Amino acid sequence: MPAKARIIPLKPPRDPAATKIRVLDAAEALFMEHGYEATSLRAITAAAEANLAAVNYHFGSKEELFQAVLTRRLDPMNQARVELLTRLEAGAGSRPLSCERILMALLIPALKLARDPERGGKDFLRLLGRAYADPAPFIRRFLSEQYAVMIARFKAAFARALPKLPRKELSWRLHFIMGALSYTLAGTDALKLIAELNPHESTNDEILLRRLAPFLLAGLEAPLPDLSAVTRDLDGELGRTA
Amino acid sequence: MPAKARIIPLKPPRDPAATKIRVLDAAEALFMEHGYEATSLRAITAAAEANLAAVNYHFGSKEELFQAVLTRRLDPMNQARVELLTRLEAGAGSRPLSCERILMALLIPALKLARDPERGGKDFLRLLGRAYADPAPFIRRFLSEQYAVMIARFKAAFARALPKLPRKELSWRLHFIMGALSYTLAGTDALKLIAELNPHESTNDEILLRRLAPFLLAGLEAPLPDLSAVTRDLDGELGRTA
DNA sequence: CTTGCATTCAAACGTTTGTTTGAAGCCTAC
DNA sequence: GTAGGCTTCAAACAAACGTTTGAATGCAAG
Repeated sequence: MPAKARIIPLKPPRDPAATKIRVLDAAEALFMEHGYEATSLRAITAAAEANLAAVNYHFGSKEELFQAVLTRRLDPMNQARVELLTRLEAGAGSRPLSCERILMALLIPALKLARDPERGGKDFLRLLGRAYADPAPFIRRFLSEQYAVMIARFKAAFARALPKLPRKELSWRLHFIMGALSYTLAGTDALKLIAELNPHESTNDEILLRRLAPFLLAGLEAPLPDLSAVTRDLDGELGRTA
Repeated sequence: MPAKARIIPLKPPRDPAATKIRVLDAAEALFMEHGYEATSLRAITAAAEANLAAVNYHFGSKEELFQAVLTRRLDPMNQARVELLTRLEAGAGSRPLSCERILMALLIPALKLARDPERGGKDFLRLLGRAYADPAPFIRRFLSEQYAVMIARFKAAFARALPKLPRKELSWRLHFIMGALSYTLAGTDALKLIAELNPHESTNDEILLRRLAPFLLAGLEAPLPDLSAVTRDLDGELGRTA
C-alpha cells in the first residue's frame, strides 16, 4: 500500500453523528419525563431539531432507540461497578471484603452517574428506575441481559462476605436492594408522596445514598427469618383480621 | 307516602352493573400485563365482551377507568392497614407498639390482597407497583391522594416506636420500605432478573413477605448513618475511581 | 466535473388511538 | 299498552402513531 500523503483533513469531520447524539439526548429527556409508550418519535425529533425519519434511519426503530438510550449510560455504570468491586477485592488481599464495601461498589457508580453534570445524570436514573417496572418484553429482556453479569458478580462477592447466609436468602435480599435502589432513584414526586423533605437537599443524591446505604446494609445483615415463629404471630393477627 | 305493597322482585336485579365489573376485571388484567399506555380500550372491551363505548359510558374516560381499577383494590387495602394498626395499638395499651408489629400492619393487608383468590390479587399488586413508577401526572396525583392518610398514620406509629430516630431519617426509611415493597410486588420476571429462585415457591407471596419483613425491619432499626465517617471512606474510593 | 456514499428532508403510508354520536333495545313504572 | 330512563350497539370521528419512500442535499474520492 503506497504511503499516500494523507493530509490531515482541514475540515474537522464536520458533525459525525451529531444529529444521532441530539436525538439520543432528546429521547432520554422525553422518555424520562413521559415514559416509553407516551413519548412519540415526533416529539423526540422535534426536540432534537431533526427530521422525523432520523430515528428510523439512525436507530432502526423506536425500540432500538430506547435500548440505545439505556445502553449509553447503563453499560458504563455497570462496568464501573464491577471494576470498583474488583479493585476493592484486590486491595483487601485474601481477606473477604466487608458487606459495606461491596455495597458501596454497587452504589457509588450510580451516585457518580447521578452527579454527572453532563446532560442526563439524575434524570437518567429515574428513567432507569421506571424501565425496571416496565412490562414490555423487549425492555425486560434487554435489562436482564445488561444486568446479568454484574449481578452475578456481586452475588458471589456478598456470598463470600456472608458465608452463613443461605444463597437463596441472599438472592432475595439482593432483589430487595435493587428494588429499594431503583425505586428511590426513580422517585419523581414519589418523595413528596411519602413525606415533605427539606427542599434544599432534595436534589442531593449523595445524601440520599448515604441514608440508603445503612438501611440496605442492615437489611443485608439482618438475622435469618425465624419462619415458624413469625408465621404463628402473623397468622394470629390475620385470624383476628379475617 | 302511602305504604305501597313493595313486593320483593322475583327476578333478581338481573345484572346490575355487570358489564361495568367485567370491564373493570378485563382492564385490571390488561393494564397489569401491558401497562396503562400500551393497553387500548378496544382490547379491554373485547376481553370484557362489551361494546367499545361502554368504557366512556360507565367511567367517562380511559384515565378514570384506570383510577377505578386502582381504587377498587387499593382503597380497601389501605383502609385495612390503618384498621389493623389501630387494633394493634389498642391491644398494646399504653405501651408503644414494636416496629415489627407496625411493619406487619403494613405488609399483612398487602399479603392478604395478594392471596385473594378473587380475580386480581397478585396481579393487581404488580399493576400497583408499576403505577408507582409511572410518571403520568394523573396517576401520581391519584396515588399520593390515596396514600396520604395511610402513610401519615404509619409514620406517626413508627415515630413512637423509634423515638430516637429523627423524623427526617424516618421519612427516608419509610420511603425505602415502600420502594422495596412495591418493587418486589411488581416483580414480573424481575425475579428471574436477579436470581434463579426455586420455581415451586416463586408464586408464594407469603414466603416472600416473610423474607422481606426481617430485611425491612433491620433497615428500619439500622444505626444512624455516621455521615462524616462514611463520607470520608466513600470519597476515598471515589478518589481512586476518578 | 463526475461518481458514489451517507445523510436529510417533506410527504405520504396504513393503523390504531380515545372519544362521540344517534339509533335500537330492554326493563320498570304508571 | 305506553311512556321514560338506563344501557347497549354499530358506526364514524379526527387525531396521532411508527414506519416507509423517493427525491434532494452535502461532501469526499476518482
